[in-house]
This record gives sequence, C-alpha cells and structure tokens, in this order.
Amino acid sequence: MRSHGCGDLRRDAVDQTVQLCGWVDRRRDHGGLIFLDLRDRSGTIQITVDPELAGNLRNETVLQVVGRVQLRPEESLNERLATGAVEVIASQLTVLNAIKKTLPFAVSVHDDGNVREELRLRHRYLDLRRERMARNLRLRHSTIRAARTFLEGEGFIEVETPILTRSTPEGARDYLVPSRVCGGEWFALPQSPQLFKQLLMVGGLERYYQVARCFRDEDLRADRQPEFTQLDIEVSFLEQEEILDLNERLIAAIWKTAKGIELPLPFPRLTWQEAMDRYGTDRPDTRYGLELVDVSDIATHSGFKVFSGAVAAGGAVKCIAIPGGNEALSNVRIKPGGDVFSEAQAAGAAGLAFIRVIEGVDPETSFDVGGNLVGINTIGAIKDGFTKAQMAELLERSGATPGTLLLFGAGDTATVNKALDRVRQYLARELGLVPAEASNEAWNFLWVVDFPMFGFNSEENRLEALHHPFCAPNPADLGSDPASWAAALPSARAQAYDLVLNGLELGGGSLRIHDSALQRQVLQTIGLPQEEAERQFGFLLEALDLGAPPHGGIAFGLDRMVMLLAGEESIRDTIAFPKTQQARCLLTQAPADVAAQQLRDLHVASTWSDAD
RNA sequence: GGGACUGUAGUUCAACCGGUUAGAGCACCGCCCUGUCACGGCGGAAGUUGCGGGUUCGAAUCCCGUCAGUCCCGCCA
Repeated sequence: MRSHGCGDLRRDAVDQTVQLCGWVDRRRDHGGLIFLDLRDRSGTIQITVDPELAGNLRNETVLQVVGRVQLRPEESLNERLATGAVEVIASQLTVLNAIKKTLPFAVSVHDDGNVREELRLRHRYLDLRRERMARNLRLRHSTIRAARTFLEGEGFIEVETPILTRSTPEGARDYLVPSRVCGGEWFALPQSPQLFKQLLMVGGLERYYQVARCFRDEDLRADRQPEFTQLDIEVSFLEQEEILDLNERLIAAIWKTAKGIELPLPFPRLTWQEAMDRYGTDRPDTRYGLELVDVSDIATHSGFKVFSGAVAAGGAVKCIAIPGGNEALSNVRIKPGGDVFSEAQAAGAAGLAFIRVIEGVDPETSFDVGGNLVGINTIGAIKDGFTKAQMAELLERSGATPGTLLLFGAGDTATVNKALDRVRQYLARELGLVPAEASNEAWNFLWVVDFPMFGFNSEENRLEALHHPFCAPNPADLGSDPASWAAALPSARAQAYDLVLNGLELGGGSLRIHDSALQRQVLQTIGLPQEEAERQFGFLLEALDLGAPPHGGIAFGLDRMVMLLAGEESIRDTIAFPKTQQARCLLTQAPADVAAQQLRDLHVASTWSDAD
C-alpha cells in the first residue's frame, strides 16, 4: 500500500516510483494543475496532480498516491519544507476515505492553531493528527523509553501491579469498583502502587519499576487528572544518598534523550527546614533571589504591635527585599486593593507591611547600615515602633540598599510563609526574573530532603503523615530504644525526599519502614487504632516480619514531567485522551448511565436523583 | 463546596454606552486560473448570539437561573 513516508522523500529519491498514503493537508487548485500537500506521520510532501485524476479532494481526505518523484523546477524549491526539493507527479489517486461531514476544526498547522479545548477534546482523534499533539505524544514516548533504557541498564525489572485492589485509609478519595462475585464488597483503584512495590521488595526483586496508572477522585487542576501516570521505582539495600544519585542519573538520561540537554549532577540538596525558612515553601523555585528573611527576633521587641503581637502569639515576621523595588512597584500596587497586596491576601495574609529604603541624607533620621547612611519611607507606626538600633539591624539583615523595597508578612508562621511564597513567585514573574525557557538556567533541579514525618491536621485535631505512613523516620531522631519511639516520632524527620524543578514537585519518595513494630507505632501516631491497623495493613505488617529488606523508592509524575519537557501548561496536552475539569470524557461521554440490570448484578442501588 | 473568566456562522474572532439587515478571515458550495506552497480572482450559501426566564418601546449587549469549558481556593497521605 505504501512504499515511503511522505516526509522521507529527498533528492536521492528522484525518478523512483513511490506509493504514498496520508491525509490531504491542503490543496492549491490552479485549474489546469493541482498541488496537494499530503501528510502522514513522517511529514508532508507536495503532490502534483492532473485535474483529470482528481476527484473531490477536501482537506483530511485519506488518500493513496502512486507517482514518480521529480526534482522541483529551480524557481519552485521550498526551503521551509523538509521535502521541498522534490515533488511527486501523481499517476494514480485512490481515495481511501472521503470526508463526509464538515470538519469541526482545521487540522493543518497552517490554519489557525487556536481551537477551543472543548472541541479538541470532543474530536480528539482530529486533534491528535495536529502537529502539537503529535509532537507531545512522541515526546512522552521518548521520555518513557529513555527511562526504560536507563533502568534496564541498572538492572531493574518492570512489574505490573493490580488495578483492582483494596481501599486504604488516608489520602485521596478512592475510585470504587463493586464486586459482583463478592456481593457487598468493593475494590478500589490504586492511588499509587505504594504497598505493592514494597511487597515486591519483600518478594526479593530488589529493583522494580513501572509506568503505573494511578487514580484519585479529587477535584482537578491544570496539572491534575483523575487518572494519571507515575514512573514508579523501588529498590532494596540502598542508602538514601544512593537512591538520590540513581534517580538524578535517571533524570539526566531522560533530559538527554528527550531534550538533548546535559544536566549538571549532582542536583543541589536543601533541607525541608531551610526551604521553608528561605522560601516559605517545600518546593522552592531557586532560579531567582527574593529570599525570605526572618526578622521575628527584632520585631518581637519593637513597638509596632502588628509585628510584636505576631511573634508573641508564636508566629513570625518575615520580609522579602526587592532590589529596585521602589521604582518598579508603586504604593498603589502594594497597598490594599493593589495587585501585589491581593496576592498576599489571597494566600491568607491580613496585610502586607512595607519599608522603602532610600538614600540617607539627614543623620538624624537615617541609619548606619554597614557604614552607609540609608533612610526609610514607611508608615508612621513602623517608623515610630522601632528604635534606631533595631531598624539598623533589620535593614542590615535584609541586605537592603537605597532603592530596595521591603515587603513584610506577619502572623502565624504557616500563613506568613504561604503569603510571602506567593508574593515572591508573583513578583518574579512581574519583574521578569524568571529565566527564559531556552536558557540553561531554565532547568533548575533541586532535592528537598529531611521532611518532617508528620504535620498537624487542625480540622481533625491529629497528626497525619506528611508523605505517607510508610516513610522511615530518621534514626538519629528516633533513638535505639523502642520504648522511646512513641515520644520521639511526632517531631522526627523522615528519610523522605522530593525532586523539585522550577518550583514544581516532579517526584517524591522515601526510605520505607521495614520493622513491623516501628510501622505499628507510626500507624498509631497518626491515630489509627490497633485493630484497624491490623485489619487494613495486616498483610503488610506480616510481610515485614517475614524477611523484609531495607528498601525505599520514588515516584515521578510522568504527565507533569512531559508537560514541562514539552513546554505545555496543562498535562491534558500530554495525555492522548484526557478528561475535563468535571472528570468527564467529552469524546466518549463517560461517565454514563448503565442498565439497571448491571447494577442489580453488582448488588448496587443508586441513591442519585437529579434533584440533588 | 466556593471564587473568577468564557460561550456569537463549521471554525477563529468582531459588533463601543441597550437601537446594524449580527460582520470579517479560514473552511464549505459554484465558476475562472499550469508552478503554487497560508496560491490567486469572481460569486454564493451559512446564525434560535449555549439554553430558560426577566427588565425594556427595543437585548448578542443589562439582571436572574441553568448547562458546558477554563483558571484558582478548599481538597489532592
């Protein structure tokens, strides 16, 4: 049916008779002569057709062409087309499938590429024919292939784990599947293969990976789909540092294959505490400065009640120093109603105090900062609330020089961090501090390590696992005596790590607990009653007692990784058939009604009514 | 669960403060054209302005509801 790909024809094919198959990308009808651009996945080639041969050749008609390859006339070469030196003189055209309806949108890249996403999803097969999606799916393929090739070389074995599994507590909502055979009982789709990959380690595989589909029934975002793909990895007998080393070499191999970029190794490491202190987030974007500076110790002694009160209540006062901020950011923008202020507010901050650092003129009202005389512009309450020495120390610590704008957050530490993190990211974009996509600084990898084991869930008034309840605590924080574990665990650090790229979490993992007593203690710490722990995780606890090796691993968000590699802003553009924000498939109209008999077979009755 | 934005011809967009016969490019249909490559020229068809209600002499435009899509907050161990 086909002898060549459309995009493969070059000068060396001249005089050959070829058979091509593909879609009509465009046609240019000159009356006595018709030019067709025929497109297949390899590219596009111009076909020259005698009108006698041509029937109805609308765009996207599926065509077989038999013809001879010919060098184009000198004046008709097309430099912009890979096949632009040649053309095929058609001797025979066969319409393999005609276009029988109006096209919902144009496929050819030459037409307006901006099509409503709703339409693209409803006719995804057409969208996949377009250059952008074709490129993204190939990039996804080469990303996965690079990972497989690398892991193969490191002795890993790819193992599939169940899609029908059991529901486990904590974490996201499960997608449930009723069991017909075991009436009244339910499977859950896996939120991740977490327990199975640990059991594979107990099973002696030592090195496992999987391109694993995961399911979480939570509300969606641009980078969240109800089903998504993790590159899931687990190893035995490796220390944390060895795991990090392995994984950054994996990432480097992927970036080399997919983008041709050599990433410098090792990636920087930052402790969770340092990340929170300096950036206010556990996934900092370190491509630009604007770091957070903690001035709580100075503020606590000041007469400015907003500051001293925040610290007295156990909170913090932190600031961001913005060099040149005085000129770049007007008072309107940083006061209530302004865009910068609104960013802080949106993150929960009550306000955003500021100090403008200026040239010092009058020694009376100026401050000696590292031998330089600087002055300030700010509200009276701040000016009056600080002693000269306090203000000088604050200015010195923030690194401010004349022209610098200082923005302050005060309140409970979590809110201050959240607000200033948001302001920092907003300002970096506004002030153009984020490096361009093409530059080397555009790929800023970073390991965040030493996460705490637990965070406090104030709604449920209990500790919860920050990562998941199978992370191993840092032995240095735990002590060797099991009797001390219960007291030491709540404040212990985990042997957990996240890989962060440009402020986005690309993956995360940990060493796992391989001691059943410690595992029981952790489950107890997060408030899971003993009987419940046995019922839910008995199989794991038993496995730990039957020769579980020390092990650990990681999982990368593959969709997100490909999204970043492709320069896309939504993971939907890296998935062949994604769902909408309402978790609906516009192509198949899923989810959909089922027959009443299907429900009866499954021992399920729906309580849904449209009035709900 | 909450907030914001969007919905006009097959499609991408326009239509200013409530008053037009709701326009334009591409696609589609017809005619012309042998070197174009986003070909060109002439002509044509194409609209329940997402849907339902309201305000008004008059609604694409204002208001309410609803559906769909997008972004965000909550949520996502």
